[in-house]
Amino acid sequence: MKDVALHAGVSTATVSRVLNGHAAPTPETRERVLAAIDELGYRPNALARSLRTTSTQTLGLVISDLLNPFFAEIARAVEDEARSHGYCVVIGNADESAEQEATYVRTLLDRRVDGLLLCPATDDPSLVREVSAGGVPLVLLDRTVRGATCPVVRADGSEALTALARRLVGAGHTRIGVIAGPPNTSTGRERTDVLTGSLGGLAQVVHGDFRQESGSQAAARLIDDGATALVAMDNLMGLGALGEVRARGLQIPHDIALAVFDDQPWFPLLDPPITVIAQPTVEMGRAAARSLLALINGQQPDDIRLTAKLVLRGSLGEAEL
Amino acid sequence: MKDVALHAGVSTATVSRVLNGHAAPTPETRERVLAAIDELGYRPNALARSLRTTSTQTLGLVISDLLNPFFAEIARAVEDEARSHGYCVVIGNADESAEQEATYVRTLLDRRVDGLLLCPATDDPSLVREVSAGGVPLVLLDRTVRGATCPVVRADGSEALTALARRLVGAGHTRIGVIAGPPNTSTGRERTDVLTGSLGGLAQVVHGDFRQESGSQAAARLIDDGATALVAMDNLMGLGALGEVRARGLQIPHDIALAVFDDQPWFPLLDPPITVIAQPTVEMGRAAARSLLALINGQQPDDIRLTAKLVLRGSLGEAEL
DNA sequence: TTGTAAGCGTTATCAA
DNA sequence: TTGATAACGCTTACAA
Repeated sequence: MKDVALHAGVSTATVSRVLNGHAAPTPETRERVLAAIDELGYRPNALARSLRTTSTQTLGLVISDLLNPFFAEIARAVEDEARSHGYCVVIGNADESAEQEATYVRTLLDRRVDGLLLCPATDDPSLVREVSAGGVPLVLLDRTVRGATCPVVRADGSEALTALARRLVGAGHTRIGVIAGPPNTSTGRERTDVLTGSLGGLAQVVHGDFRQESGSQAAARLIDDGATALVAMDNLMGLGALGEVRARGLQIPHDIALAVFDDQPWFPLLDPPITVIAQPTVEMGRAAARSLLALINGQQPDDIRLTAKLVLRGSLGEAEL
Repeated sequence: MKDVALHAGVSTATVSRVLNGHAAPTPETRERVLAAIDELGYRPNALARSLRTTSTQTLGLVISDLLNPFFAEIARAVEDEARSHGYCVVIGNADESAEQEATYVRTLLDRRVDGLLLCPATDDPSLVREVSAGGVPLVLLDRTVRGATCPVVRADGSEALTALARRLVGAGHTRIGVIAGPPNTSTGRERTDVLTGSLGGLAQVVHGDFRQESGSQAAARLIDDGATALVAMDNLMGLGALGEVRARGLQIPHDIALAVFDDQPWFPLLDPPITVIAQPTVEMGRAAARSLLALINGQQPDDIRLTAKLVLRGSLGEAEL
């Protein structure tokens, strides 16, 4: 910057003003400064600027699992929305580990992100409290924590789940295996509660950890126990369940029915195509980013609940007629 | 930091020394400082530290498309490797757009990442030159650019592709549709060249853009032109091709054979399972991160070529026997 | 072992 | 309109 100033025959203050689009500088000096910048290939140091202004124009996003396409899509939506407001997003991948999540959150805070978007690994509120205590704007995404006091953006799958339950019961299933998420996550608990609630005594629940392998194992146990229908509470566990079903040579829907929470582009391509509960991922990501930006700007955004939709395809058998 | 110093009855220099694990401070003063830090909930400002030390302990990663599971997996591997060396990764998603790619690269450089990992959207070397001119350590990942002078980490699919070609020819296919990547990407060109080369005059090539939609369109054209086998040069285009095949009610492999570059967890679950050329994504990501770290440490890492492997499944028909 | 003080590259206040 | 200059929060000679 000093070099630029020297080159243009002005002070660094003037260079700064040109850079920040202040009204002050003469068109003529602005021209000279711009020329010098160009000639020297000067690029401002964002670190120094942020140190001075206490604003990084950066949002932190800590997601549960980058390899889960659901979160990848969310991440992309957040990024799009943020960019359209001049913000950049730093993504941290917690890998469904509370410990790694905490590490990332602290790293991001240390780098002074202007706000934080968090998909909490567990419903333990301590990390959220820590962030709030630091006064950093925070929005929870997809999952919430116990007694959360910050805005939450998530999907509501209750209607879709009860509709799904109706279908399954209507189709005559009496042993319905539920591959649930971890009970210490809000989505894991809520989805399962709603489904088992509307299923009455017909549900059998096995908890997984939102990953493929746990889906296979849960499916194996449930099939062994005589389940004639499987509902996986997230797409990765659904993938695992599907693998187990295939490995046993069972036919969907003849031998066993299957439905999965979260849609994926390849679900319609299976034979039969898989019935899913689709979440509005893109809208969730965008809404969360907007809420966070509002919070940063001193507003108090409300919680947002978008509705997930039941998409009936062939994997339920006659129920989908 | 001043507060901590005051609280502990020392100077900020001492606080800094404790923070950075210097040998100097007495166990006793160290204790006092640590206590003060704890009590005040102090966290050092990474921005200020970086400004002073000119090191951010951060790697930039600009990938072509976050929604492509291939890149998501790479991103995760990079992150894992980086973290194990005390580095943090900032991910930028170029969305297969050269413009957005450039924007991200510059943003990351402005934030003074210690090094940059780039999966270039095109083989235009200008952006790479710009980075190199800035003296920032740079490693290219998955794809290269024309006349690249920096280390490149990628997969070599030649053997797998020629083996695939042999299978297809051996199975009697005479019109083989190749759904190629963009000709202005190194992977797009090279893979296609190898395959068409070993296919002789039997290949028909349609270029896509590494996305699902383009895969469907390319497949449609190739099928209309009488192709009896389809090879998609990336998993997203493969997904699109599969959709088109299904939409037309064609049976794999009876009516048409299919092979895809990049494996995905759900490919084995299709009926028939899809034959793929699998890239060692995790190793690519880790190797790239290691190369970059080496470069940052003043070494001169070599280019790395890992080999992609042909995984025969049912989608080729009798060829896989 | 500890403290003082300069400096990292910016921006913002205040005079000129 | 422009230029000195202090300050942002940290690290690091250099002195003590």
